[in-house]
Amino acid sequence: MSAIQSIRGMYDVLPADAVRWQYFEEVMRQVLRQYGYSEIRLPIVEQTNLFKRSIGEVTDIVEKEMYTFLDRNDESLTLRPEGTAGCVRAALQHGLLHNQVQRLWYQGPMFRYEKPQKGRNRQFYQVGVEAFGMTGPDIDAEIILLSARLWGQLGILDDVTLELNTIGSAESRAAFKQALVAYLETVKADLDEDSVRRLYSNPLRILDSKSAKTQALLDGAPAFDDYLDVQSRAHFDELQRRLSASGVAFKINPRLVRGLDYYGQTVFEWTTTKLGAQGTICAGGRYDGLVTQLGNKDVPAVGFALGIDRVILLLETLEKFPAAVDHNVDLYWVAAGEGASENAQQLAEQLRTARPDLRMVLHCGGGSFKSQMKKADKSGARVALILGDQEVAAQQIVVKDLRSEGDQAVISQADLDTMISDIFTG
RNA sequence: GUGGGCGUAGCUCAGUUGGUAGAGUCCCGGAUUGUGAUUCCGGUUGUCGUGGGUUCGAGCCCCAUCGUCCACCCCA
Repeated sequence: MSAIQSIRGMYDVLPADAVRWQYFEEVMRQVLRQYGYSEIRLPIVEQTNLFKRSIGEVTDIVEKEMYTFLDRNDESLTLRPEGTAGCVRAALQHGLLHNQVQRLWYQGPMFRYEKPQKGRNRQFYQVGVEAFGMTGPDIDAEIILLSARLWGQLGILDDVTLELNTIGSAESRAAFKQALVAYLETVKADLDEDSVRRLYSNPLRILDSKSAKTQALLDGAPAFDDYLDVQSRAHFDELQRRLSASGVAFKINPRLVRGLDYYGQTVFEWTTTKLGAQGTICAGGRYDGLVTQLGNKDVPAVGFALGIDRVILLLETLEKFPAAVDHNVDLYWVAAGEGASENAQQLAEQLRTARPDLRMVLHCGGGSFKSQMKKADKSGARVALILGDQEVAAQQIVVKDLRSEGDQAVISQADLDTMISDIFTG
């Protein structure tokens, strides 16, 4: 047998990619900051019952995708398959929802036992954004505007589409579900296999079936519009007005539903056609019933989850990473000869104190000037600072601009700070 | 869980009807004995995913298995 490998569907983010993740995270934090959202950090493991009660017993996630195990105390624990449940649990546990409003976000790995494919892994990463205690379409609009701003900042707004729908109150949804099932039963013979299976387990899901035949059958199905309660309709209309007023384009998709049981009223998805089968990069909606369900407290809530892996994939596909993201060294110290390395290390420490903003690498491990220069070039550094026997003896440094042709100057070591400041202004 | 494609050097890949493995890149050294891209020269790199089978002989054929990619499904 060969060396140990990572678990199927769980991948390493190598240094070349990690800088890209950092870039995304910086942009994301900046946008969340602009809207006054606070970070909350949550455990990765929770009691299994938390997910069963929130996501829904008959969903695929709970039925066959959770990493569930008994700990040494024989308690059933689960690696979180999504973040909302844990966030609500924490907010309730610490009284964050007692007579107050909360705007929260979190980030981290989620786990689902699925068969890996493009944009789908067993350990994947989400940013969750949740707003508690606000019932109106204003806050629905806010979180959608927040997400739209994030796409704008990342330069991908033109490559994503906002799909919007309302799935109404629990009562209207139940009435519609009944009518839908009644209709589909009349055409059951022509439904695809998956849709037949879902007919009684999760009939709303049939609405976004990918089978063309099923979609054709759905044209004759009852429309949810006819079952939608007045209040939800008004809420949805107001949300649309606000989005339009803010210049956010959207597409009403009456067949858009959510896979998790706790959603109601507003639902939305940001999709792209550039990622293959997993085209949803961000999705969410209103879930007013969940807090009641988990904590007997009537607190309205709305939120979304964003697939970081998928957004990174999209940014890569569209080549939207700024070039500067790919190099992380400004200065490279080259030192060969007696005492040069030690001299360089001392100078580097002084310069780090004087210029904390600069990223510099001191060559370690020896080697010829030639090989050290090669590494300086490969590092992406703009400037090489070169020390040899002569420079050490004369208390000088060779400053070489690696990004322009043959420009190099010999300066006194005492003038290093000024010289560097001239090159790296600000 | 179902279906299809692919597993050969660190990476990207060739490898003919079966005859014991190659290129590019990367890395190291030299041309240039104190200077990076480029150019030229030289060098290192492999349980051909794994285990069986067929054969005088398997990278190539057969079976199994694992991994990976894509799609279904599911979802972010």
